[in-house]
Amino acid sequence: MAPVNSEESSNSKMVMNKGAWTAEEDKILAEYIEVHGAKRWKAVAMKAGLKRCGKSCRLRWLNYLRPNIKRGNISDEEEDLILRLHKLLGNRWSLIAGRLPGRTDNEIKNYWNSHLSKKINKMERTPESSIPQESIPDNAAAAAQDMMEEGSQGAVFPELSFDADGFFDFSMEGSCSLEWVNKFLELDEDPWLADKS
DNA sequence: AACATTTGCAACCGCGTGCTG
DNA sequence: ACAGCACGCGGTTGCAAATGT
Repeated sequence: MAPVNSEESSNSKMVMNKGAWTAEEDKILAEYIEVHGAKRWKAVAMKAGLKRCGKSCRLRWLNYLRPNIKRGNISDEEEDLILRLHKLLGNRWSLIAGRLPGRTDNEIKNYWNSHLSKKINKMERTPESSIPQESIPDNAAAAAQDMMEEGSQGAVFPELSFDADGFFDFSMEGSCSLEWVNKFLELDEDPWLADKS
């Protein structure tokens, strides 16, 4: 994918690279951020000498270069959690990703669009194979509601009517993962951060 | 083997929000 | 109070790889 040239609105003279990042660009960006930190992306792009817009640098850092990024191999547990969180939150990928340490909103979104949405469609066409809709424990529903409010800074989602029934379906959980989900629901800080380093 | 189609994912774009002077 | 800037988010696009014919 050969980079093509474009212009950034804020700097019409500067010829910017677009398209796939090269290993050299990655190295420059990572080294710059290691020294100066990940903020003021426009300045990062300019001072690091990258012919990229700030947005592009931010995206590259967040989705690829950031430390502790997990890439690919989304586990069954993670997939299940994505499904549940999506059912609760809808397409709020950053919120969902925030509960999956090492995963980015872009990855979750891509995974959803390429894998899970098809899976869901398939399930809906064959209802007998879909996840059974059961009511959930009150504490789980409350915790999920709290999480939603916390994650959205208290925003109200009028289009989202929280469907407690069927959100956290424990019928498919083994005792181990049930414990994990309970832990997840009880804590503001995600237990994975401590457990899975 | 050659071509067409589909899939998966990295990256871009536009918009909304929050911060700062 | 306002304007400009920076950031973050979700939707969309474009392309390489994989798969099918």
